[in-house]
Amino acid sequence: MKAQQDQLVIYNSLKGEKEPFVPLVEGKIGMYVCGPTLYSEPHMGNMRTFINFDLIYRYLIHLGFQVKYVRNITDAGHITNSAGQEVDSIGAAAKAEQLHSLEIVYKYALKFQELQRVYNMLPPNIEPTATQHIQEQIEIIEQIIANGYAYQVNGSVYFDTRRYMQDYNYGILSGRKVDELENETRTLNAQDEKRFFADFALWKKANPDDMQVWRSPWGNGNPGWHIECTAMSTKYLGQQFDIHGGGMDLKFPHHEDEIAQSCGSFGCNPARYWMHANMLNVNGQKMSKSFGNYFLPKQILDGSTGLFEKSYSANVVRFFIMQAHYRSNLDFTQEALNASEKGYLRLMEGLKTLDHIQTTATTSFDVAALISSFYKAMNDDFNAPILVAQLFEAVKHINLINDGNASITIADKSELKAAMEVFIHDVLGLAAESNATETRLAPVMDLVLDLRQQARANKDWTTSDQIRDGLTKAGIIVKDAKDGTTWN
RNA sequence: GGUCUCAUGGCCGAGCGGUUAGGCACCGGUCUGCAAAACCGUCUACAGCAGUUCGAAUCUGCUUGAGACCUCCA
Repeated sequence: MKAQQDQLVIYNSLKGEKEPFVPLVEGKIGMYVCGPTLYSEPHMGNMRTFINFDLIYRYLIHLGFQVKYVRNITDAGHITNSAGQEVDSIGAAAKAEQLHSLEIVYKYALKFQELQRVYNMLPPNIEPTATQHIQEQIEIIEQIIANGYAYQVNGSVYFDTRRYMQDYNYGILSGRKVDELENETRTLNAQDEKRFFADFALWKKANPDDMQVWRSPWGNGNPGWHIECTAMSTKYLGQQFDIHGGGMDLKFPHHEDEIAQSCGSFGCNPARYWMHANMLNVNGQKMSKSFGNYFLPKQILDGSTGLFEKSYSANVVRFFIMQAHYRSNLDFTQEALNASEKGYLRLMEGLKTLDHIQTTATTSFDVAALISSFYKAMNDDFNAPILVAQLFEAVKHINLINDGNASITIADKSELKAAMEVFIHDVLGLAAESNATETRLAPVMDLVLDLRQQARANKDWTTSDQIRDGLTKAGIIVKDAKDGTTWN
């Protein structure tokens, strides 16, 4: 697998181009991905990012890397709203639901865990929370102050962007120029404590009505939004690690500020490769809480989104996501979902058919080249859509063999089967769907279809069609094939 | 307003200078008692205008349109 490792190319947002992936320590990877803020249930757009990084994680593991995957849970922190005020979104949700902040976080953490299970996502190795790392955050803030890149005002601490810019490039990730930003930024709030508009809070003095407050050298307060990621990534992956990921919308200011904090405290950019997953769109616009055009991952499973006529399984949704590259926008539409549902079923059927096909002395197509195309696709910045296309290429060959129009040797068959299973199940994370009802129904259906087969043998079409129509009404579709009858 | 990204066949979506992406739909066929399903085949697009090149969806410029970020968001 070493050879395949060496060919991996990743698009690095930091440079705006693809580059060969070389880990800091051979064979090992440290990866940090910004997780959800648990003040509400993650919506489908949030899930797309996590599913994409799950794909990346899975492929890195498959390549044989020893990956340490850290994804945080934000359960504290003050962010800046449009009015320039620091706001505690979790606290606000707690008040609205008349619960304690920790109840809110726990409630949604459980839901998030359930979603990860349903969408077949591998759990990260560590899932740290901000509230459990207050001390680490304080220590980094102290370091930044000691290095001269932060100042305290009235119980709060702010990052000194102007001072930082004398030594480092603020905007290295997002490409923003601070002097340009200044012109377009709304006028500073009169009572703002910041010295400069681009400064951001590292620590924020407590408000009288805050539910959660922590002690610090600067008095009681809350950590700023960005500092938790710096603290936790440093603690578990070190001052510099391989991959830092997150949604495109976190690029600025969140990730830019993380870089500033790391440089300001340790003197280096925390990650060598920055990866950003693109947004999920609904009707051409980013799915977003503030736009209100979002639906929940569970709604698509039970058909209650209000946008689509029917429900879709988690595997179908996952497959749908895999058919678009992680750096592209993806439009959620009914037609596209239906297409994915059929495609997913076709792929899974193909894999099943592979088990039954007859082998011969020769193979009529290049199996090794096909398998190598799977790797080639994923090695090119995790191009899952190409991988899927190549898997369909394999399905086509399988069906041709099944119809007697192509051939495969026993050795090639077992190689192809192994490769397809690895890429479909382990890399793409698609599971074969089976449900308990089907298992219970199977003996009954065998009996019914047996009776129908007898009627058909006797050319008793009335009875055989009566059975078929009756089953159709019950939602069971009978499929007659030359080698027997199946149903679903 | 600033910065950036993108515009691909009916729909979703790859593509990074020369070859069929792929899936779905449509249409044709095979199979079938009929039907459905399944399978096979077909459909050959690249916003517009100009340029670079032997050759451009792919590079450059302009035009038009869309989106993201600049404020919380994955």
